[in-house]
Amino acid sequence: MSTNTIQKPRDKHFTTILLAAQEEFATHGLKGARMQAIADRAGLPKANVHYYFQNKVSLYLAVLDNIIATWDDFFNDVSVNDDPATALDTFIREKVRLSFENPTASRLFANEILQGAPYLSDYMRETLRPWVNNRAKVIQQWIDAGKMTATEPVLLIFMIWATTQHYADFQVQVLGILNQKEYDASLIKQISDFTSQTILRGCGLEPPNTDATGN
Amino acid sequence: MSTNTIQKPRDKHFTTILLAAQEEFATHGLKGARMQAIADRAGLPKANVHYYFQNKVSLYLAVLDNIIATWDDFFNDVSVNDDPATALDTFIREKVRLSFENPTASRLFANEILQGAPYLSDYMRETLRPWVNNRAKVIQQWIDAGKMTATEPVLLIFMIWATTQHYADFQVQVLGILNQKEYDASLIKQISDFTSQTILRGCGLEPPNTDATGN
DNA sequence: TCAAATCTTGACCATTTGGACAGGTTTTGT
DNA sequence: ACAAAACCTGTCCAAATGGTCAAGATTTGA
Repeated sequence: MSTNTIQKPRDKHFTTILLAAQEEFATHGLKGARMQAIADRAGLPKANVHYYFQNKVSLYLAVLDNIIATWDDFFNDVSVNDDPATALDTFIREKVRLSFENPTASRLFANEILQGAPYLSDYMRETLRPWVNNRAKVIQQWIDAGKMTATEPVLLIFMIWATTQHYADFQVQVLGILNQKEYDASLIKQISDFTSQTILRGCGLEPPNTDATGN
Repeated sequence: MSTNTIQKPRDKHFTTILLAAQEEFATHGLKGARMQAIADRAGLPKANVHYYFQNKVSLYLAVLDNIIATWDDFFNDVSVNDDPATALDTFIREKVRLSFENPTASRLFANEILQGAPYLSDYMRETLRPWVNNRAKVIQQWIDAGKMTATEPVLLIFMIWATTQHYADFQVQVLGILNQKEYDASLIKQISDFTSQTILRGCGLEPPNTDATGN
């Protein structure tokens, strides 16, 4: 749908603008974002932004595409033969890590969904829904094999998404309540452990050993 | 901070505008919202909106205040003496219910937080943070009394918030993946049960009987 | 070396947007 | 009944905003 928007990144400015736009769109959404604000974030004149991206929507689509292209989910490769506890534990920790590593991407998506996902309906129908159904099947097989408590697999995936993304999307609230300036390593560790352990236990699984090395 | 914005609701239009604004702000955020769009949703001329609310920000604040005033959390009244399983179960189900009953409010808050909570920092510091810390203490007492598994109470609250709000904030995504037009009663029941059971189990609690009446 | 291709940007424009306002209508209190 | 208060809205305006453009600077390739 927007293959024309991502072309050879002629130079560094292309990427600079893409990142600046990602931040602006993440905090203000498509309508709320201002081209001038994007230009300012990028440290470039507005006209220069328009040299690389025809208009606001195409820039927005380019940012979306760029983020989606980055995603390569670990959980893709999991199959029935894998141990559910290990697989889910890794999946959750990976998602938590992503939330802290690239919160902007998470927030941008949150904004898009809040607005009714007008530019992601294709992606959701053609990519995300099949992915979820496919992964849900694997979880169901684990359940059928008696390896974990019977639950609705799709809702389990939602729960993992919700809980992990929360730390990116609601960063301000979380830090505000915890009375912290930023996420530090020990907090991230604590969140990872808590989330994995609680959800696994909730599925009737024994959480893998928390690796206590380092700290 | 905005006591001047909520005055005696002189007539029905006041409320109409407030609700229309809530929807518009919920989907587009403060910057993205258009006064004309709010007027259209309310079925009133724009000038009439400006008769009741001086400007966009004061309308936004009025909507925020209005939502906050509505909230009366069941979990407020819980104390150590209560049974944690019952209390948490009720808390979770109440939150799920709220998500389906008034998703717009949830989305509006999500938007505000995504934008860095510029108009909620006071509320968060003076109301929300104390509330969380206070409730966390109760949970901690349950843990100390050996009634539930040791976890970080604040993170547990985050998890409950995240999971329940997810169904309001990401409604489009959830319905898209489930391939449904809207939330129906049986789905809501399933979500409530799953969420409560999984989290309670995750806390080492026995979920209360799922009431199987009706269906 | 030098011309073509690519990039940069100040100045500009059309439209949208938040908001003001004056004159009219309806409601309220007595 | 009637004046004061409250309400309604068409019209207008200044500022903000997305986007254009042409002229100049820089890079590229042969």
